[in-house]
Amino acid sequence: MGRAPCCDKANVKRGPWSPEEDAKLKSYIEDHGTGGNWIALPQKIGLKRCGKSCRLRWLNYLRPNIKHGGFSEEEDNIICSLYVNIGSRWSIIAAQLPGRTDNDIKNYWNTKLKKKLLGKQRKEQHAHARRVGGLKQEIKRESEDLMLPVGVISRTPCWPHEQNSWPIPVANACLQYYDLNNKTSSIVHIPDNTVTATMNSQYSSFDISLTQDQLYPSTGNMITTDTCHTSNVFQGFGNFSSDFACVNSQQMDGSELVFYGMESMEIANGSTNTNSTESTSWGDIISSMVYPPLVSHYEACQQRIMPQDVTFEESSYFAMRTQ
DNA sequence: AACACCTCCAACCGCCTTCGT
DNA sequence: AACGAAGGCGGTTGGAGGTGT
Repeated sequence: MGRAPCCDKANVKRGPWSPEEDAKLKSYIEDHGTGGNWIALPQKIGLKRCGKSCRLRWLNYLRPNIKHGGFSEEEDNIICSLYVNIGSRWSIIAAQLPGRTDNDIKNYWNTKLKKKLLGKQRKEQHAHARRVGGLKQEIKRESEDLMLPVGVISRTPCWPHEQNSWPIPVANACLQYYDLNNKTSSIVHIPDNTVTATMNSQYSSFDISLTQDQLYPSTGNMITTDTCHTSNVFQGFGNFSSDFACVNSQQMDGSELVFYGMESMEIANGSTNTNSTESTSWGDIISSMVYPPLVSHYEACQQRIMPQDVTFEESSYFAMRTQ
């Protein structure tokens, strides 16, 4: 049994709002405010509507300074970046875009932006596949002898992929801490190749192990021991090579810790600054974030965590949100 | 012209959280 | 502390309008 309905459904009007209803609601709220009680509001105005319906109509359509449609490129980027980082928390995303409602952004994402992004992503993936070719096989062969760095504290014994895993140094790694209450974030850059991703060929997954120093820097950063993840191991999906990887981790206090990084090409060709690490500015990193790596072994992922009806294309977004 | 299919978005639903008593 | 009411939120739906055949 669910909870009782908030109003008598037999006696309330449903469906699209008429201009008369809009005018009544708008004029009343502009004159008297909501009175802090949406449920009682329709009775006061003489509307045969559910209080929740009035609230929604006001918030999404009638209140002043609402913008509809015509999302700019900048707004697209903000939405994409936030979606990659915090998922479908539309109210938080909407709070970053003045005049936009969570409903509008949600609809825009579901109908247009997601498709636009997937189109771009496929293009990038195609170009990348041509560029890199068989490099990944070479990386795997040459890196099998590498040791995990000293200071790795623990591993999360989640997935049985020890049989098919190998460690890869990570470049351009950084941790971003989101304080969702204060809407602030801070970034800590981690020196190249001091962190290693343990790749799993079978499931296209990876673990990132971090030392205490990396996770809790003594630089006056916002990350503190009581807000951080209990484990020092982050886990994610995707082909790391040359793409950008990102792993979210929900914290105990509701804030989030996000790891970003690229696979370093150092082990493949012996130099320290090559094609995979050429983008080093945070602006580049942020723009990379909106093109998350595709999950190449979809079936394996689906078996473990995917909803049964998710499509191959959607799986990349799902993977980004999995922690 | 008629029909099928697709896209978009306003509105609804129900769960979870917050607030007041 | 416990409870119920209301608010807030994200997922989903239904229908209007557009497009293709």
